[in-house]
Amino acid sequence: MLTIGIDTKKKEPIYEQIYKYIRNEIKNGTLTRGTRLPSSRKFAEYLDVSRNTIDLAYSQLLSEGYVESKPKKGYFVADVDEILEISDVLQEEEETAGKKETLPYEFAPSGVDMGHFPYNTWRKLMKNVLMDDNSEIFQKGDSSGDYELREAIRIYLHQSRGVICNSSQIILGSGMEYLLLLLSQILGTDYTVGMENPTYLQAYRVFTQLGYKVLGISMNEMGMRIDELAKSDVQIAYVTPSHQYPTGTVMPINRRSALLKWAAEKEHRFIIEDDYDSEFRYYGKPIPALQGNDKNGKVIYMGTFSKAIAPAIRVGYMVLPKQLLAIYQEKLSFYSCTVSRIDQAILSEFIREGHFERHLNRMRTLYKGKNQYLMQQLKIFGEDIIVKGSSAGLHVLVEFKGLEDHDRFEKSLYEKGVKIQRISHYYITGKPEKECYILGFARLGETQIREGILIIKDLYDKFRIRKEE
Amino acid sequence: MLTIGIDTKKKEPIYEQIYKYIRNEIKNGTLTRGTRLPSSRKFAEYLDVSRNTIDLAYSQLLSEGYVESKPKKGYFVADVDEILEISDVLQEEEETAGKKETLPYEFAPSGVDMGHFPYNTWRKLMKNVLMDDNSEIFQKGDSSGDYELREAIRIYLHQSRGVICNSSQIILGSGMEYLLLLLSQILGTDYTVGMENPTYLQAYRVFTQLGYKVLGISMNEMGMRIDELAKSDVQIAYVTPSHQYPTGTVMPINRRSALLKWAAEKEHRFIIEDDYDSEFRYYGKPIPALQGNDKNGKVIYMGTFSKAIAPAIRVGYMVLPKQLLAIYQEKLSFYSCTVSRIDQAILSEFIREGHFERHLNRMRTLYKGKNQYLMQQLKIFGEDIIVKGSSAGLHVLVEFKGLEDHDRFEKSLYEKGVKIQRISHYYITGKPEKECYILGFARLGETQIREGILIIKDLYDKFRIRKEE
DNA sequence: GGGTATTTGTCCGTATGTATG
DNA sequence: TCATACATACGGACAAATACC
Repeated sequence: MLTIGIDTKKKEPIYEQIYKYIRNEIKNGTLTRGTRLPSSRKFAEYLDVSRNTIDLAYSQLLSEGYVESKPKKGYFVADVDEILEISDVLQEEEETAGKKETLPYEFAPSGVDMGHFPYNTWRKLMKNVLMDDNSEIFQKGDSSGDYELREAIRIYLHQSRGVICNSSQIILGSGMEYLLLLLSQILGTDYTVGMENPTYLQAYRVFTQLGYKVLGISMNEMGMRIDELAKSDVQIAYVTPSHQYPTGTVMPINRRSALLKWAAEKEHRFIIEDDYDSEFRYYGKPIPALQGNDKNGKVIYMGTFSKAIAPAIRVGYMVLPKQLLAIYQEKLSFYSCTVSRIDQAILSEFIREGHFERHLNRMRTLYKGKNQYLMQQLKIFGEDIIVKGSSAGLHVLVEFKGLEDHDRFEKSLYEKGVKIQRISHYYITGKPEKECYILGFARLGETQIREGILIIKDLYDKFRIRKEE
Repeated sequence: MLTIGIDTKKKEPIYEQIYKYIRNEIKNGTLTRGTRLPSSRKFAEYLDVSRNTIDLAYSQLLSEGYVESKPKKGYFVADVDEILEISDVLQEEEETAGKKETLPYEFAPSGVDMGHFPYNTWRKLMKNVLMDDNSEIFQKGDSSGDYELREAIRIYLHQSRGVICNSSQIILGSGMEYLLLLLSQILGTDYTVGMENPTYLQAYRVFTQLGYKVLGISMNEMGMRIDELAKSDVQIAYVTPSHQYPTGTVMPINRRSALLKWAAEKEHRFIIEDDYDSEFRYYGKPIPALQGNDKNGKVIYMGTFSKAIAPAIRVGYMVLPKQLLAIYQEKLSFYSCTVSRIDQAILSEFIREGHFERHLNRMRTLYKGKNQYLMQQLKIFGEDIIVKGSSAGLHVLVEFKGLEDHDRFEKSLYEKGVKIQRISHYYITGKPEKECYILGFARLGETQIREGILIIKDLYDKFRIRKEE
């Protein structure tokens, strides 16, 4: 008889304990293939539990393939080589997959703080979605997304971003990459795309992958240089005017006008406005989207809930000018919307019931606090650094004075557990005049920020001194 | 087993619904005296509710005298003659008028029966996913999909479809359209695609939209004609060998070998195997996927959970041959996975815990019943029709003899509330020798099937007679 | 070798505790 | 507090396999 200590007092169910015990015995080879398990009666009597408790444990083992049942004869340990192999492979691959080991101090510009995700609200809404009288949502939905959600987004974009459109112009899709794919089907790929340099590389990769010619357009403190744009043969300008990625530059009104004017000059010119983190602005008045000033149907506005809610949600949207919408409807409306309708329904309620706004405010306060704390900590550098773009977004830009060997500096930081990205990696062509470091703070707590900055300071001093020697 | 659609979403308690349903069945004589009710366990599992819920319903029936309990044996329908006289409450269920535009008798080949979706299980898994304190799933995930889900799919595909691959070859995406988009990025669009004629038009639209040259290849009773394929300059063959859409043809083994051989002959030939509804096969042994016999890395296997679980889920997968996987990893792995990670986590658990298999079995039984009922009802046509493709899938093909003006027939049907699609609409080029009608039955109840068929019969007689006059 | 008692998997109804709203 | 639903655990009934006389 197997020796097993069961604990009725524990919250873990008895059958679960039995199941796990036997499973382990099988896994580690104590119980070999073909061995007969004790009969449910004997075992039940021995353990002084009900037979059905044993039954439950046995049937779980059965359904997972650890044992086989021969009716009226007994339960026998199955050939578990396959199962074992699978879990072995699983472990191995997990090791390799988990190779993107997270360092203790990741100042990554991507990523958001999920500690404050409204799990309970989300769960409640989920439940409602599944309970409500709408099994209809389990059928196929609208090609560009559910009307309710598009309408909710329209209202939100209108009120908080000044975007002017009607809900039919909004196309939902699972992520910006997919939306760009769709857009490429609308526009065709026979264009040259102009991107701010440096820029959001993910978008750059998509464009080049899709076969676009991509040109990096220089930036100054007002954003993309329109004169350079006008001289080039670029027809599509991809910009992030609200908060340029990664520099944090905000495009002022006259530059915006110039950009819109540029687009209006020729028929096949368009502007893709990626409003990727417009939600988080801490000082000064919010800057409306470019799209709101576009009178000529030239701006394709794109946004996402990845930063504001969670990357896992994977809901993005784009607002098409009517001219392009017509093409979409004619040529592409047979594509089904890629966003799960359950998520759409939840998100729709989330916005409509005001949770989104509350959540945004909460997160804005939270991030503002982190931002301020980071700025506070950075003061230990005194005059040795220049900080840029700290009034918005989830990262700041830092230029360390008197630093030359950036590669070694970055590597040393990495070895100390600090991961920082450099702005030069975001350049399509050329290099920055001054190397800058991108300090994302969204996922970090105050302790991490403080300790991380101290490590950076420490190394910075070493590297700087070494240079001066 | 009793067929009963329960509505977790209605405010009416589940046990009340069960109670009323059985009471009605007893009253109207469907359940006769002495009939044994399903055991609480079986019934609970079938309906995906707790046994106690069934118990509540049963004990209410018991206390009102509709059934008798024989301890340790079961519940049996009582002699209810007296009761019927007393409580003859002819209560009609609330007639919530249909709000949708849909016709009463939609024999649509798309769509699935959502009445038996395991809402409770799904909700429970959702809850776990959101509770499990693994806020990790709210961060950005693997480009081709979460490992756990891909591994679960791998095991499922291996066991039930004979697909041979490892989980890294599986790419998840939100829907077949998106996956074809991705695939086009891997292969390039400089190919000619050969499709079965008639075929799945959605795929056809995607291919043409993406710029592929598409050629319709004739079919015979064994599927796509390989001789015609070989003569053409087609390089990519899109096929549905398990259950051709829409004809229902199953590709036999020698035709499969010929197809694989065709692909192996030249380097840039590939086969896209769309296994869109392989889950539902009612007679004969299941047919393994083509992919399992492919020794040369030529088959791209595609599948989806839209039919087996719900279209709203929007999770599809494709299995890439290693050669193409390398290209994907090199060129496209920067694309984020388009499937919500929450859905991925839920689905992963759903499969791993065996719910998927149970659900499939339940749905197969359900659809088989509907299929049989439809076939039964079609007997009123006697020799006037030929039915094809009724051993699998969610639709059957019907050829009405002696019918000529199909347009007017279809229109008349529509006016009577019956919507049927014709096979000629699925042709890329040319027309069928004999027009056939596609009768999808997934979403219809028995009453709808019966009444719909009667309307069709009625109109058929009219149209036929008119012709003979 | 054939009948019989025992063992065994399987199925059954029942009872109690708990989470949720 | 109460209704609802689910999780866990209990012991009896049955038929097939098995052991034993």
